[in-house]
Amino acid sequence: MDQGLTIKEVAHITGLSEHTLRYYERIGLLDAIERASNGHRRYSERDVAWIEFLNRLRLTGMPIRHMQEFADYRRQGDPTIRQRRCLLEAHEQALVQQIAALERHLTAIRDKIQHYNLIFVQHYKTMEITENANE
Amino acid sequence: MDQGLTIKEVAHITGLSEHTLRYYERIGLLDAIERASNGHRRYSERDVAWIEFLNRLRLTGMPIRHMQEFADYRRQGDPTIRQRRCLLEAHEQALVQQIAALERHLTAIRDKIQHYNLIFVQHYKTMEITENANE
DNA sequence: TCTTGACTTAGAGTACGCTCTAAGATGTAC
DNA sequence: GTACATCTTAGAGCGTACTCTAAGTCAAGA
Repeated sequence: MDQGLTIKEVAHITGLSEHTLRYYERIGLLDAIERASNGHRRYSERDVAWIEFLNRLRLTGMPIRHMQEFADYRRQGDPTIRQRRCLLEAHEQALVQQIAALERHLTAIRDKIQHYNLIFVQHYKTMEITENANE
Repeated sequence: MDQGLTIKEVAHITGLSEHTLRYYERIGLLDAIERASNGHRRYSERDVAWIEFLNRLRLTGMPIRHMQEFADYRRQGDPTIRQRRCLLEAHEQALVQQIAALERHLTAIRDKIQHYNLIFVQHYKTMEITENANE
């Protein structure tokens, strides 16, 4: 009917729930989505690409209010490309920091696992000795 | 007074708020902290090391309920080392996945920035042409 | 003695990002 | 025509992790 993707299809493609897609539209992350003659939403490929980009920003920890700011600039078109690039570069830097921090934590967690391995081996040896003593 | 670190000191060292330190104790992430004669908390070095470890788990996305499970095992002592190692190994794997996902997103975001750079250059060229035409 | 400040408690409140509900409209299958 | 699915809306509710409040205790300093 009419053309474009249904909310169900877009939910499936993007991994967001239908609830979330409506919510994102309501809070201005998405421009008003086109409607079929019965009032149902019909998403374009461009909408889907934008939703996937938004999702990327969310999954990398950008708060909704920053995404709203970004979406506002996007609505204003070409003259705001500089601002959008600037926001995105700041987010890129934050992401680089975030990954670096996670890698430090990963190293520390691996050290802890290694520590447990050592304790476990010691524990095992102690049990062997105990078993031998019991013979 | 007495010995050990005050809650203020530990908040400063760990970067958690005093509220959060009390909260973590209340929900069983921390064993009952020792008290000075006036009832004020006095944290040991061991407490601080454990708090820093908990913080690492939080900062890498572990939900509180998993941390509680981990803390419960810890309270039970040596016999649960195997379980703790197992939990930690699962978290290590999750973290590796998480970092990999973030790196994919980072690449995509950089592509988008590059895309903006191209548009910007085109925009600039167009303006030059317009200026020349105006001469 | 009075004030100040650091702490204590139980429990209420908040921010965030969804997630769900209820009531209603529309289109398809039998 | 009637059952059913799929969608619509406004607005309420929820889970997580804090974060704050109010009332009170205690000890040191002027």
